[in-house]
Amino acid sequence: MSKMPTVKDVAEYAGVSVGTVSRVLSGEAAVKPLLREKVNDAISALGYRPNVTARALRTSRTDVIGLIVPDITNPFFAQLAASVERAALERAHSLMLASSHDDREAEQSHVSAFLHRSVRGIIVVASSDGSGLHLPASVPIISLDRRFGTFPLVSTNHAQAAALIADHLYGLGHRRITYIAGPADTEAGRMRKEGFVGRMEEFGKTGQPVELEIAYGRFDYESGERIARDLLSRPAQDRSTAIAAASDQQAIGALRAARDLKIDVPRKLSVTGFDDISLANLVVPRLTTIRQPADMLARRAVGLLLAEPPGAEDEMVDGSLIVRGSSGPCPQPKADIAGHTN
Amino acid sequence: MSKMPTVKDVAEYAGVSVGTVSRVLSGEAAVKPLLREKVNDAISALGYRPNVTARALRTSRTDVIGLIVPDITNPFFAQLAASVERAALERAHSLMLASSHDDREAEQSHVSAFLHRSVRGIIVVASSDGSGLHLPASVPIISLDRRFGTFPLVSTNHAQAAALIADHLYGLGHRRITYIAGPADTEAGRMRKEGFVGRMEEFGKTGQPVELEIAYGRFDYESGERIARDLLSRPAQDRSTAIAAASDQQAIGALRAARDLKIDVPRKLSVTGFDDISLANLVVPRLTTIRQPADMLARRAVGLLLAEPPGAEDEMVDGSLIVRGSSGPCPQPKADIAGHTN
DNA sequence: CTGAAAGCGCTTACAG
DNA sequence: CTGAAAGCGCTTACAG
Repeated sequence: MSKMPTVKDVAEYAGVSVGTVSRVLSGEAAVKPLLREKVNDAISALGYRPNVTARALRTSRTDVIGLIVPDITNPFFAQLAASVERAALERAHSLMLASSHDDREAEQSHVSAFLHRSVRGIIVVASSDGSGLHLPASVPIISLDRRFGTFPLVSTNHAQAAALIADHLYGLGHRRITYIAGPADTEAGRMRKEGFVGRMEEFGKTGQPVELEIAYGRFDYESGERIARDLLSRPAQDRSTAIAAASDQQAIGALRAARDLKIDVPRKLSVTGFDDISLANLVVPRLTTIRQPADMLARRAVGLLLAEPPGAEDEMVDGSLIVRGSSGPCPQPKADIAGHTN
Repeated sequence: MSKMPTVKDVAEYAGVSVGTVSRVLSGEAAVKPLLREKVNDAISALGYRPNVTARALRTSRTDVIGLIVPDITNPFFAQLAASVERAALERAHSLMLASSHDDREAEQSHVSAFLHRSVRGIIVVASSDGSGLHLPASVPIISLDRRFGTFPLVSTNHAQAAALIADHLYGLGHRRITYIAGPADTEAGRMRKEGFVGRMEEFGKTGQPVELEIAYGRFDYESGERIARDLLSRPAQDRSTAIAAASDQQAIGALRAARDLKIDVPRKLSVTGFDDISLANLVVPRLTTIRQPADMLARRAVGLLLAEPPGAEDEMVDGSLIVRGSSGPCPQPKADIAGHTN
């Protein structure tokens, strides 16, 4: 490691100029087969690997992709980060990671830090809508999952996916439903809510009306638990028979509240989530939810970033409904009376 | 961004040489106050920021810390990564992240990729013991949580912490205990087991003997669930009254198995974990576990890495016992008969 | 204490 | 198609 061979060493060994070495390295320029071979022999004989820093200084371009997430500790973002790393690796790029902690200033400063080390491009899962609005982007920037400024967004089709949940709950007979929304200042939060509410309104017109209650929270466990606890403290006849949450974490919080209040899920209450984090399949009961195809999202984001010219169009990927044990038929009024009350 | 000012611009603006600019930048060399002030004025007037790439090329040293974890999707590693990022940021360094997926080759290749981009240092949470043995380290390497090769390790005192769990369960009256161990090819797995078993053997000598059953698995949910399911399928009188797991994930898997088999935790069975991932406080019942001080571990690892000369000694941090609802007094034989059997 | 100059390892017009 | 040379933006002996 202490004395790495350089282009100069390779050139000498191969008996050519450094320019020629560089040309075979790039693969672009035309080089006579004989020389190319000599150079390649020299490269493997010497175990030469190009110095990325020198290359970066010269071209002001690196093979590093910067990723900013609100919080790597959030299981969905962790999954997204893992997928982005894999996708980057597939395309011979490395990953630089930063957390914004849902703070716009931190987010901004991470972006400029990345810009400043001339990363190849930046993928950001925005902390909130307004963030990143006026950025002089010297490298491509792609929004992932949550829109960052006006940069192209790769995300699940939140509205379509949320409508899948609406269909599912309606199909099970639920007519009184609480929707736990995500923050209204995130596009994901709004789109999921609109998709869900919109579909329910359609049902109201074409089928049986649905009584919808909407509560707003953050995407985390605590919000879900708190909101569900409020709701479930009411007598059974005064509350919804289903809770649709905007995130798995909220839904898991709701599950916990139900458990604490001894309300049987799914027999007295259905609960659904959104994301399909790995935990969703481990809670009791296992959570009905929407699977977001993290690998595909990541691959597309990296694809847009690396494309020439970089992609400028949004890309939507469909989510899919995963039915598990936390959702079931709407409880019958009779059963309600027979069942234990609280 | 397109035209960043350089040392040359600053030098011209301040009426000094680039060497002088560089000297005030470094802060090390002595520069006359007057010139220093002129340079600083020029820097702020121009909004100059040094080009990290050029600096790296010249000094073959960057302000990037490379972190390799087995799997960022594992909540404990995510927590560790978040803490390392924070600690790095505190010391004005950035984080490059790579996942080994518990594969030694991938781990190795990430290390050399990092070495190759002359990171400031590398922190690795090893995939397994043997990994990283013979590395010509041109930059400091620190093992975090799990030993990588022979590099200095910063970790929780696994043995001490595991003994805390042993004390706790013994104190609750349990005399028949199953220990779910982590992989024997990880130091963490072995140390935790030894700490636990060692303490139990002490009890055997000084107090009442403990009947100990040991099962080996990986650190994940599935291992815990599978092993617990096997154990709990036996009639109550033929099985342990407590399960101590080597990780929270295993413990949560065990909780799920108990739930499926309708075995009441903690009244019929106590379950304990290790790590205190955020989920530990959300499962039902909440998990008794060992808290690993991720922030402190991270800060120390970064500290060793950045020290001059880099730290060469292992550092141990004590874990602490967090008692929650998943552990309770050993069930009395009478209660066993009265309770529901399976 | 300061300036002029070399050099880190590449890439890329510029000639030929 | 290939070589010689300039230059990316810094830092650091080397003189003075």
